[in-house]
Amino acid sequence: MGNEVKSDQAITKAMQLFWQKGYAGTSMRDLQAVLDMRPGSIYASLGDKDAIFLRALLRYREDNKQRLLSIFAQADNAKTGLLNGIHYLVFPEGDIPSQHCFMVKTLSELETHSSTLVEAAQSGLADMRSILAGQIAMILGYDKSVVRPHELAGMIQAQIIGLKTVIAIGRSAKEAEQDLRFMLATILPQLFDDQNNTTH
Amino acid sequence: MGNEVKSDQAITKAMQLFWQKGYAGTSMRDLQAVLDMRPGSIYASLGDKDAIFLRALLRYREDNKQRLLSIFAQADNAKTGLLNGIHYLVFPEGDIPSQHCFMVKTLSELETHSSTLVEAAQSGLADMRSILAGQIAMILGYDKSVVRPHELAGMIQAQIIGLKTVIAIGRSAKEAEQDLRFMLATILPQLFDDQNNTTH
DNA sequence: AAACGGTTTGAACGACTGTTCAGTTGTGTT
DNA sequence: AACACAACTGAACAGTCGTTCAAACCGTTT
Repeated sequence: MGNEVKSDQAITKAMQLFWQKGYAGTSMRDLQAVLDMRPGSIYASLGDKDAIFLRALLRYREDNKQRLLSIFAQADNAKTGLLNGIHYLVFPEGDIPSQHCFMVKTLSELETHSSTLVEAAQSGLADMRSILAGQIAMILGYDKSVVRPHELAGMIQAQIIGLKTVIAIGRSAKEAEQDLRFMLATILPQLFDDQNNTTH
Repeated sequence: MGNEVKSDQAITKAMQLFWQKGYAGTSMRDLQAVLDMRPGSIYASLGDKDAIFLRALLRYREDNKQRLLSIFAQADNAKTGLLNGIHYLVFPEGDIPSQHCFMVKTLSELETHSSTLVEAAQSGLADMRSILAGQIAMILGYDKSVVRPHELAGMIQAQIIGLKTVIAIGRSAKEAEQDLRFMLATILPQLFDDQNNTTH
């Protein structure tokens, strides 16, 4: 097993820990326990706390991006792809360390530190928005619309982030799903012009 | 000057500090510096870190609630009141320690601790939603609608929370305001049936 | 002026923070 | 078997964490 593989797995575990407990809430000793590594090894192979957090954030960012793009690619058409992608963003599959997006959480916690970490979270979220906008542009290519894809992507992104918080307040997944459909139908009615264009 | 007044001012300062730096990011020594008080006095008059944070959160919650209700009350009609209230929630006046709502920030940071603090944030946000729903019910009392006020309030709340994050990513206030108007017009078109029903 | 009850002080506590590094262990080559 | 070199270990560092408490200070009453 190569060292870069071990390092990859370590960053994955670090990501889950930071994602759950936040930057200030996670100590290097928490990290040592989860990684089953001693401080010397961690600093030698992964760097200091900031470097590890940054790597974890970039990993999360890249994972999310690839997952979203592959959902788009696997769908029969652009509309189905967008619907499935949005559904994935609001209701990620599997066990999740936190209800909130790691980038949003980082932005919220470290906002005032204005460090490299905040910029990584900001650009990651901006990237996600562009990806959504690209998919929307594919859909609107067929129809006409006064609102531009990037604007729509921003609104949908805001809705995704807000919905996740509302779920954290106590709203059930089923209710949130109804909210989501209603929102999308009013923002982007073209999505529901055809029937059976989503697997959800 | 009574002690309860001094204590009130201390909680206000504590609120601003916790709101800016979060729970784990704020140390008792930060608090000592901001309050210009020594640890013994703080513990005697305000309690320990958790108690102070809880008091700060409840203060924020109550302040926001009263401000929103007074905006509703001052408006000429229910629609203007709701528009002005939502505008206040997205773009609070004055200098603000954080771009995000303190309750949302607390929920995001302490989510997994599942403590009293999280419950206070959750119930505070649920309370805000009910207040929005009440105002929406006043508006929809005149019109007919298939979607119930509490559902609409949840969507608007999600949109408010999401918009604040999108602003933190870098979207300008002017653009966010356009997003907001578009969102409200599609979710709740009744709001814009009349002209000149908002001061913004 | 003396004694009172209530605040305020700031040094100090043990535990924990991020980080370092001399020493040990492990692997591969000769 | 002897060596070289990278990887790992864990004790230790200086600093900070939340919290406590005996001592000093205060305004009021005798």
